[in-house]
Amino acid sequence: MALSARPQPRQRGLETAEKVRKAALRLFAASGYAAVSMRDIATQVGVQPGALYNHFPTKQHILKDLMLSHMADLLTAWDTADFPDGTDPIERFVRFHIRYHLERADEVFIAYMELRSLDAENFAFVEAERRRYETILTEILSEGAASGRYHIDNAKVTTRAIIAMLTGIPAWYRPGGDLSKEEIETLYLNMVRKSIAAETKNNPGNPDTGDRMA
Amino acid sequence: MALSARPQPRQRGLETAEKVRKAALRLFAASGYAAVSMRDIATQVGVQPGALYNHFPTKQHILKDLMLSHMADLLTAWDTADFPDGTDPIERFVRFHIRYHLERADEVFIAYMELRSLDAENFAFVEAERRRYETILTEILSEGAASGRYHIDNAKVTTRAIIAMLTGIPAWYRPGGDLSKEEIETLYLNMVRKSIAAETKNNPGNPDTGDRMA
DNA sequence: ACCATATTAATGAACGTTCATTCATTTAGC
DNA sequence: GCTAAATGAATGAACGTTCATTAATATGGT
Repeated sequence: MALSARPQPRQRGLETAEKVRKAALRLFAASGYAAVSMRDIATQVGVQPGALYNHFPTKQHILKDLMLSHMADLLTAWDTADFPDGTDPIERFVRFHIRYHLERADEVFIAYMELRSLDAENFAFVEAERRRYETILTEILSEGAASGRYHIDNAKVTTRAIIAMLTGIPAWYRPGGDLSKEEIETLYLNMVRKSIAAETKNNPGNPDTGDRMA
Repeated sequence: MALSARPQPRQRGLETAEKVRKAALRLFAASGYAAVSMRDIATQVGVQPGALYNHFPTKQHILKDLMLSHMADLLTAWDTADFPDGTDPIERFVRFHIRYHLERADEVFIAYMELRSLDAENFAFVEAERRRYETILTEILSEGAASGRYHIDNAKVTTRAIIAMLTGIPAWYRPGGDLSKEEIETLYLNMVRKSIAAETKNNPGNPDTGDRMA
């Protein structure tokens, strides 16, 4: 069988496939996967509904494309993030996480909210990627605890607590609001640092307070 | 206009309206409002779709009912929560929040995820209720900071950070998992206490670390 | 440089299905 | 027999997807 030359994409302006991704991203983030129709997406792209199927075989494939590329981007961005020498690992992680999640708010929102709209195979894959990301922080915490710089009762739980705290920021942050991104980073970094601090005058040794609710 | 006697509901077993609420709650939490059909709800209730309209005028009204009663329940539960004398306010809030959110995971999940599925009026109402709830914690933090027991840079941001941290628990907690609810409460209470502690040996005075990302 | 051809993408109409909702009628308790 | 609730069938609209056709582009031969 002879090899046939691959024809180039037409590439006038933004490719339609990319427009579809952008439109779907915005619409899914605003209204949710199930509430967005292929007609809605087509309208945003400026094309008839049938044309979408030249680029994605189903609506589900659009969602899968957005979520898988988001997870890959997140992990790649961490691997290639550049910080000044001497920046400690916690600061790196906190600043990176906040910046990435504020810059890619729609992607992050969809990756969290639409997990249940993914079919089983892709769901499992995205969850595994998320665990890889969480493990980055867990290892930072574990190493800091082993060296005595931090006091951490449970590195996995602390990981989830910190990530949940940071991931909540895009839900209320608005550009032009009271706080700049830099101020937010500083506030959260301080809270995170304190929450894992080796010792606290108010809380020497983290006494187990037990369960005293009536 | 004469007052007519209110006929009693038939009350054989669970009322249908209550069954509808329970079924919708479970289905909305599992699949999302937009992905659940009135037929799905009717099937769960064990009734024909048309029968639902004897109890709720539209699908949107079912969601509104669930969300408004959840917010009312949350605030009432806080007002009537009973703790031993001497339990400090932070401990009260952290334990209350965790317990309520683990016991009513579906309601909490829907109240967060389906805000965007509410029409404008009900959206505004739920948001206002949410702010009322957040204010409870903000005032605890502000008073503690004013008295010197806590060091807090920004009470509103700290409120959101703590609530996001705690609200993340139901996303991973599973009964019978590694940690009991009591252990989880203790872990999170310790982290919260440290994060608002007046002083930390590692972090004297919360130095502003500035912005040093490349 | 040019035409013929192969290839890609868009159209516009249609497919069958499912949606929320309505309603005349039947059923069952007071 | 009155009243509230359930049925079962129907409504029109919207859904994801398909497809024959048309338009537009790049490639290969000359």
